[in-house]
Amino acid sequence: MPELPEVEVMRGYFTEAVLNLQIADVEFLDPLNKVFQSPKDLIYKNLIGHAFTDTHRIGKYLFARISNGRWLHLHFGMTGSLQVYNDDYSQPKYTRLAIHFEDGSRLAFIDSRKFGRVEIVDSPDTYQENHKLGTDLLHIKPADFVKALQNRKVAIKTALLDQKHFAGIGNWIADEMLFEVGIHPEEPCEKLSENELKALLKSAVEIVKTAIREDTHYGSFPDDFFVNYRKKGAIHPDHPHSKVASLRVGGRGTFIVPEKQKLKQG
DNA sequence: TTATATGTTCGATA
DNA sequence: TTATCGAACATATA
Repeated sequence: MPELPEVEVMRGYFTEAVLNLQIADVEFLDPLNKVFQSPKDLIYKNLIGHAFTDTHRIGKYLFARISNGRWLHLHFGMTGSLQVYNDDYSQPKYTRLAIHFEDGSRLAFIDSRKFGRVEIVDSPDTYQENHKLGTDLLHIKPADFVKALQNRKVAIKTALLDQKHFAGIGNWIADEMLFEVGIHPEEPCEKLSENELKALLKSAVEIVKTAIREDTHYGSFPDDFFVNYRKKGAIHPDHPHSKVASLRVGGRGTFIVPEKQKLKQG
């Protein structure tokens, strides 16, 4: 479940569970090496005998500093997650990378669908630069957010999912913020006012902070969060007469409350 | 069997 | 050249 809040929660988990433990072994469990963006021996060489000394996150991208000065970069794709376990028998299904520590604990990078990525990089900064990754959503200034979106013709939702200018928004958060502000996902960016764009950022930050506070446990999200009703035909309590409708925007499944989210005229 | 899934990238097209 | 669009990636589940 990896959008910004999920990755931030995993960063905290990583930090608490394995920081400063010496790495005793590394297992690679993806025979076709789809998730390993660096050669396996390079990953192995950089991890073995070292420890993680720090963590960092930019949008949905997680970085762990290795005691040799380099960084392990983890991206979770659609289905990635982390889990600590203790022995071969309890290794989670779909573990792709397993890092064993001196105290016997192990960290699994789990990813059934294999859209996730693992690699050794020089630093979060250089990665961000080389991959044209935008500013983390929690740190972008409203003026820069507006600048990144105004005067473009693309659908607002498509632009929100683009990680190039600001990073961290994924499919459910995009739907959530567009619902809150009352904007149709297919509205061209150029038709939105500066105030509407600023409202979107404010909404996004609130959503993300709430999700992090609740450890991204959906069951404990506020009852009026749209994600609780994000399926065709559902009824949001604030809109009892407007069933949730589904559409496709930029190739992604999209849900709206038609009564609240209407395209502007002209 | 078909459709969908919380993401990113790359090639084609305008 | 820049902006946008759609397919592709690999696998599970309903």
